[in-house]
Amino acid sequence: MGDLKKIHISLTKPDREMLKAIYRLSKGGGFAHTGALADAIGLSPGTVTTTIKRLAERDLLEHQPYRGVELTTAGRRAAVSAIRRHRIVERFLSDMLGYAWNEADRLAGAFEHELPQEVEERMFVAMDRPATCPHGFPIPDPDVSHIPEMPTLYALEPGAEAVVAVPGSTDPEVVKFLDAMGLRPGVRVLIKEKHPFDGPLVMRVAGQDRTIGEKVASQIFVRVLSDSDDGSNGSGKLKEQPA
Amino acid sequence: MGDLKKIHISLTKPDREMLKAIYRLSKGGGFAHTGALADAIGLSPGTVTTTIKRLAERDLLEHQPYRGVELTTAGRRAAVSAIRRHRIVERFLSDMLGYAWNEADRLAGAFEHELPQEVEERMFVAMDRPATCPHGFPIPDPDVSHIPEMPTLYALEPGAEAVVAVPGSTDPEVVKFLDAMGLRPGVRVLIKEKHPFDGPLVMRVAGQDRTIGEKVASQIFVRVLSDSDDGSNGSGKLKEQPA
DNA sequence: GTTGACTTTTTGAGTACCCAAAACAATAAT
DNA sequence: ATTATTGTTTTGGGTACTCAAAAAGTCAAC
Repeated sequence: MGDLKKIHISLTKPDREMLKAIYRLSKGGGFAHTGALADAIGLSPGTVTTTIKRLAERDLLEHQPYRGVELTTAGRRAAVSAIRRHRIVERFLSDMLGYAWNEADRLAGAFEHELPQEVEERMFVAMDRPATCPHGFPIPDPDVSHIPEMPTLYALEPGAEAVVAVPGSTDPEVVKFLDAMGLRPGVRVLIKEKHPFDGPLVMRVAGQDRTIGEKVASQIFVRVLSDSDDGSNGSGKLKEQPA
Repeated sequence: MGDLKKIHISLTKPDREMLKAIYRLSKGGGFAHTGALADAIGLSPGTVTTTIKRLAERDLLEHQPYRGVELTTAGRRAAVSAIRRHRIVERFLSDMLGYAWNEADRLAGAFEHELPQEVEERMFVAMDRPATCPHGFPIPDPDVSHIPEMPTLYALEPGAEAVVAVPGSTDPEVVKFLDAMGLRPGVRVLIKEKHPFDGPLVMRVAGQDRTIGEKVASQIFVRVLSDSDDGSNGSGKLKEQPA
């Protein structure tokens, strides 16, 4: 409703990181707690508290002392815009400079904050408006306050088809394992069986049957394919979908 | 060519800007003065003094109170490396994102400071190691402490051939005029006559004879061409020159 | 319901950064 | 040579950012 005027808020690096972390930790709804934020960003709890208070004064979040924080709509919009920028920069590093998808995450964090929003937008169009970051997560539209949730691989039922996305924070050992299985960002999978009681999952990846356990399958996010979808979003580009 | 271990000094944004400004203001040799630095960077004189003292403690420059500052070799190397980064980022904005050469300067300054040196290097190779920035000034090698001087257009004698370079700080009106004359960065000129007593300069630009006054000609820098040179450095790319 | 464990906030301390204005040094003018 | 001008440095004041450690609050266990 009241986006009276879209005054583009200027945020500092710690502010942005904070908003992103809060968004991540509270996307299920509910509060993000100081301690969790502290080790998500790598700051001391005291620093988190003061940063939070600064942001609360700008109405980007609500702080219930000793209880936690919750983003306001403006805060959520700012967080999503920070995430958008991060993912665009990741794509740039991967598409235009040839970095591997797991390196892009690290490097993007280093300079995304100072990047003029204007340049971010040009990067985006220069890459033909990619739909996802190199990890396979969607690049949200500007000025939205929500990014669609993605289920994990293990949440799928047999018969479902999906495109995989692997978080940047994934343990390198796990990444190596996934790579050997062909489970890279953007790859298309078809679920064949799921054994009961948290049992393993059988699926078809790149023409081969693969079995993975619940532990790993729950760490992989997916975009479920509708019938008309061809899965090209993950690694390629996509401008608009036919109605 | 050993990119072995360069103890890369970590400099903050104001520090880098300061070093760049000092280099610029003292490249003829001699001192840079506080006041000149203050309005070159847009800081108050007091701030300049404190910044200078911080840099002096790191042995990047020598400060003679009330007299001025002079870069040490380490300081000059740091300054050149900052300039190198600036010019690479400018080229990136111009070549890969399509910004005009006079816009690139402004935007580069905004985010060059946080750019990991690693990414800077990749940009450089991704653009096939360009020889100059979009303004026509050379991109120096890493770890050198000096950038070759360029004469101004007005310093040339009849018969000389050169490639033009236009500073980013040039007055927009002048830029418009130069553009109408075809005097863009990278363009090749041949000097035909120079009238005495600071009189006008006649030259051949893109197949046409042009005459400009001393005032303007003294603001344009040039790279003088040797006989074998073809002048393609300015707007195009160049890896290495045949011996 | 008091105790103890845990978390969060506050406090104290330090750096980097900035400015305006007072104090100071060097130079130019009389 | 004293004064005035100019330029530089210092001082005092402010914000943002960080931490470690002290104080305060919450909650669960006894």
